[in-house]
Amino acid sequence: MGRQQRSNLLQGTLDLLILKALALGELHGLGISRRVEQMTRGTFAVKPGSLFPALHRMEEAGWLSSRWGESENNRKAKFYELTKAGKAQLGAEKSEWDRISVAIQCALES
Amino acid sequence: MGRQQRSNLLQGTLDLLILKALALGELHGLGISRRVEQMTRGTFAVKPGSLFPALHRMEEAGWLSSRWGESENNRKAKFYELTKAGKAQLGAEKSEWDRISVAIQCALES
DNA sequence: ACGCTCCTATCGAACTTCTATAGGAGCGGG
DNA sequence: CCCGCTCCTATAGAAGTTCGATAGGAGCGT
Repeated sequence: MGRQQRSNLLQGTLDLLILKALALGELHGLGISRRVEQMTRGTFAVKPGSLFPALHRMEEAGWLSSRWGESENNRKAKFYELTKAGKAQLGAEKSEWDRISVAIQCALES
Repeated sequence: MGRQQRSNLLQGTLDLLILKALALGELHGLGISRRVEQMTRGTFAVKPGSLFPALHRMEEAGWLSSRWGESENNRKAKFYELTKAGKAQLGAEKSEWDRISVAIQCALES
């Protein structure tokens, strides 16, 4: 019943935030989720049901590589890291965000 | 085959732009489309296949009211206007945009 | 009469994100 | 030692948005 993405992120923004979260170094899934929340000062919460499909999709696309390891709490965890293509993608999505953000700001001010 | 919204707008932004376009006065469908393109300096093009469903949806929601009239070119056209609820919605979506935009900017700068 | 532009409209495809659900494995308290 | 809690990954199903393609009517100029 109703409302799904409106309550949370702007669609198309998830990839950008994940890429950015990984720009500082590898992280496991929930770690990414936490860092995104941190980076956006609590504005965006990435839920598991959004996160994992996104990670698989992005790995498929060649932007991420993963390895199994152990978390800080001795749990089995999958660590993700940006590939070279992933860094390029981050750059591209940043530019795209700027372009869009500027256009909308401009529209709202007129 | 591929690509649909990625090539154009950020999802969730269409309503905001339409509301803003109508803030200056009533317009018919294609007029809205043109004004959005203008306001965003050509960054966003709202295609008919996106526009009309959106207009119907927003009228259904009570944000818009419509009347049949004649365009500047003597064509039959449906003119849309913001209702009181529509103006309120515009305000809400503006705030929401700011909130989101600030959060992402903040994430990208860190 | 013909084609072009203007204007509205709908359908089906594609994609994203959400809620809900599931389960394994370490860890601490009783 | 067992039970429940947290951590971690994962999938299925639903909902909603936007896009491309397509359609058609009506005015206008040639």
